[in-house]
Amino acid sequence: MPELPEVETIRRGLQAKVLGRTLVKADIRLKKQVRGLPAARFESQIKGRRIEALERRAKFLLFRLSGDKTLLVHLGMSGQLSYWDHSREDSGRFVVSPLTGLQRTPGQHAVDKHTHALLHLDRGDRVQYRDTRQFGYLRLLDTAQVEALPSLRRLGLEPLGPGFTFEAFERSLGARRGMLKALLLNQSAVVGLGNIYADEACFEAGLHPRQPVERLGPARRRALFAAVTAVLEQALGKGGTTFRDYRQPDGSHGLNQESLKAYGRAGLPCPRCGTPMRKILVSQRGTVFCPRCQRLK
DNA sequence: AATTCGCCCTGTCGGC
DNA sequence: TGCCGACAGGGCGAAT
Repeated sequence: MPELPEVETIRRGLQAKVLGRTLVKADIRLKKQVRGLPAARFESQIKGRRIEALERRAKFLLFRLSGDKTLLVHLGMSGQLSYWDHSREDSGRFVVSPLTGLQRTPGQHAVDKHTHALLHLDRGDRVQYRDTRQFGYLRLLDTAQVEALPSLRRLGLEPLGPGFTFEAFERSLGARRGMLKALLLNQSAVVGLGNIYADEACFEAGLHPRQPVERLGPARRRALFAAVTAVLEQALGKGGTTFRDYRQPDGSHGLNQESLKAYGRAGLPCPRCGTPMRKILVSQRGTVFCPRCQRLK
């Protein structure tokens, strides 16, 4: 579900609430959502630790805990992290608005059958993990082990970090071959894009999602570099894109769906030239593009 | 080494 | 109405 702008929005929202707080108890309601060690050991090992920092790498969230432990959270396709305040009232259930199609909780949500983990904090508040499709996970590691994790080690450049220059991007692309959108999705050259922002970046750069990367010249590589940055920054500025499940930690949704130019717009006129946008399959993912503005080079 | 393809899940929607 | 397949913000492991 969440791509970089959504994960970063969640990080910022949660950070303000949980920094310096103590995890008094963990309650894993669906054991399989904890990886790496048995859920019972996760619960006992996390207990009593203080949250010292909340960081993000690609689409991973890293809670830095006292005693040199790190809680790694990946939200998968439908994961949500929310902050539950003991003094606020729960809004009822998740409601789908017939008008916008958005799933809404006009406030913090009560524990329901998809709420798979509760991280209880001091003062009776808690961080709640909810995940309908169960593709996400939580993992507790020694901080020293984190860097050695294969899933983190093979990640490419952080597109919103200071190291993301055109020169670095060029080096990271190297002699890569294959379809452009597949490259953007696989996190090996640059991280943080998923199905929405890969389509948006291709559109912004005027490149066909099936464009062979090895046949892109310097000018088009530069356009791609600029597009990746622009698309992610805009989305972050709008608090992310809400289509279905994505929520900020306080339950509110993002605003970027209003600004999408490609994703979700199959059959609608291209914002640039008016040609109907087409939908195809690339890397098994639905892909929308403008057949006129985004031709194979 | 690098790329593609099932598969892990639940929920929703459209076609018959 | 119900049943069935397709599809949905991701990424891992096996096959090629």
